[in-house]
Amino acid sequence: MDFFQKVYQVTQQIPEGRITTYGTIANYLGAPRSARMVGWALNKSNVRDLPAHRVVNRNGLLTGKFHFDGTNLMKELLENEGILVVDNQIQEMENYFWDPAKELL
DNA sequence: GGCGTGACTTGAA
DNA sequence: ATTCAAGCCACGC
Repeated sequence: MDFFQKVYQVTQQIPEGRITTYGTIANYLGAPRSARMVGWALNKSNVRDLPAHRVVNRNGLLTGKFHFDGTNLMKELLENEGILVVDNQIQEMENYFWDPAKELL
């Protein structure tokens, strides 16, 4: 299984109304210091069905918002799932956090 | 094949 | 607590 493929699967398996971080995914894939690769992989996969809007950085900030649409599309998608987003940042992300190592098994 | 860049993270000043 | 700098790996030029 390639690193990218894993990222794709994990991202696709993120439950609705939940979010995760690049570092968490990277760590789950065995590359705790390669969080950038995760984001980069998503960049090449944004043309797929990957709900990349559910993946944010460690601070819960929607860093990839500009790569999504350049507008508030990402924010709306998250809000549409019941996640409160303010200023491109997820509020109480701890409450929405989704850990693949715990939830996905 | 080398250099620079990137949807990040973490450690140190 | 906040800000700066370095590390990470793959892709593009």
